[in-house]
Amino acid sequence: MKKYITTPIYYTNGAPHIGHAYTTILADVFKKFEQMKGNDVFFSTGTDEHGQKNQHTCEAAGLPIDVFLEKQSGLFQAVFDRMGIDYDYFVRTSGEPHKEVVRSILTDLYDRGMIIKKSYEGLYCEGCEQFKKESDLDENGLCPDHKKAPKLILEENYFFRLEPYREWLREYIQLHPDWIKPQNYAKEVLKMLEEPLDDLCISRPKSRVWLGIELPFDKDFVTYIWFDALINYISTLKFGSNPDFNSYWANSYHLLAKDILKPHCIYWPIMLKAIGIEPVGKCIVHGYWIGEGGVKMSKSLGNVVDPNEVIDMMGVEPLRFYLINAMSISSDSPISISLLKQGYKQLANALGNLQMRVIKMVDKNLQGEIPSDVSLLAEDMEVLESVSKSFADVYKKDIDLETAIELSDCIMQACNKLNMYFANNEPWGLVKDETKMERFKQVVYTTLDALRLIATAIYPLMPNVAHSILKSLSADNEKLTAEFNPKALGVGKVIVPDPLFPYLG
RNA sequence: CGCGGGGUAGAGCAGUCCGGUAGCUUGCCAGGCUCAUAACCUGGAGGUCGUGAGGUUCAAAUCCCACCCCCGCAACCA
Repeated sequence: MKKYITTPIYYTNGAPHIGHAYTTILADVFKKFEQMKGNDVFFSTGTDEHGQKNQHTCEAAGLPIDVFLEKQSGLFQAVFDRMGIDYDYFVRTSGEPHKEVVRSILTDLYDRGMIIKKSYEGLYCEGCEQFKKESDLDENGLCPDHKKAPKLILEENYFFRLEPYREWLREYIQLHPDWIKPQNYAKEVLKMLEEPLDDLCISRPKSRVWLGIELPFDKDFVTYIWFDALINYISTLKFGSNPDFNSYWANSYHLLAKDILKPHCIYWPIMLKAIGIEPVGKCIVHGYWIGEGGVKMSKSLGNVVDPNEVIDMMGVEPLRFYLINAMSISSDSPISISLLKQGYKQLANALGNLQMRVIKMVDKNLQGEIPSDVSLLAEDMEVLESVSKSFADVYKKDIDLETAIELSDCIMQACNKLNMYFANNEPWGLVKDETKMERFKQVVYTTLDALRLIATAIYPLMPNVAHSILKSLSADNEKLTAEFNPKALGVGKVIVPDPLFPYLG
């Protein structure tokens, strides 16, 4: 089956932060998860390179626009590459293939009378370069940021009407309870849809914003950034010319943070409907990463977690694991260096140490030979079967925040279970008694085989760790799949590995 | 009274829909073990479950009511 996974395209005005890293890692985890189930996954990410803020930052930097955008977009590509993100396509909205699709959609909607020109009157603050609502102003009617009175100006613009589709969208959401996940966000969108929707202004006069896609039917305007950016999801799939478009789109997943719920769950489905495409398969919404103690991350507080610094300290994969495991489904989640270290230590102790203790034991006492032809006791089989089953159950689920968290949880549980099993059976005692060698081999085999299952299950979260463990078990020769069969470890020799998670100090 | 989410041991969370001895990870203390990465196993201390000498109930973290605090959305700023 074909599947399509997208991240939002990131605004190039700033540098990549932990939130960008999270959404993109989540998408990468989902891709690998689906690939293990045998699905053909197309994963896209990219950068959003238009709009007023980019324009300003570029002007302040004194760079030619293409140089500026290349540089900013490169920051995102660099960190994603460093994190080993296996994206299939990196879209840049400044690229011609994307612009062409946007223009053809605009032309089509305009020709069909769905885009209309009208005048807009509002209070405009020249400092903010934005229209203000009365409620945005302070008690004296001044802009709170610039302490200046906004001007009443009249401006012509192009608008796309949302209201005719409001009822349809409400019904769609009610009929598809899994369309927006977690469901509390669906509830929030339904609330937004209780009131009539204003027309969406989809143009900006070039006198204010020049960095954008020129309207094909009026050269004095560029396209509003959201109208442009959302279309990346279909321009990436080469809408209009790709014969596989429908099969990817039918199983598509948009990942997004909660701040961009409205564009993705109101503007976008309505735009799609108007274009003649069914809504995206599923929207997976997540919260924010905040500082420890629930305070917002800020440079002045010194609690900003920079993905590059974390990677320097502990490597990519512990960061991946932490981000997946620690994000709460229904609320924002804290992150800090000390919390990350805590997560790292858990991996080192429960998983890294488990691998090392059993492998060194086999290396020393069995000349590294993995025991073959062992007939396990019922209690051994129970361990392997319960671990297999917990993994198989998770892999049956559709991708979701819950699924990702559950996967990471059940891996930790399996590690804990194995450490306990190992300790209870005291193989270091068995090996000293000739008459107990058979039992020794059973215990060791069970632990090694469980480790193989854990390594397989952990692949989407920590691909290199998965391969390292399998390699140490001489089991790295097959393609990883979501099949978890107990007692399937082949013959061979173990290889004593370097520690997966060295002591951090 | 705009909308949504959250407030449970020092920290991070689960439990709340379907009321019934308050759980998990981490940190701290003690013991054990010794195969292993300052690891592993066992036990312990630590909580008036935001507030209300509120309501319902034999019984409330969980259901109802009121209030307080934090976060996000309330826009032509992603």
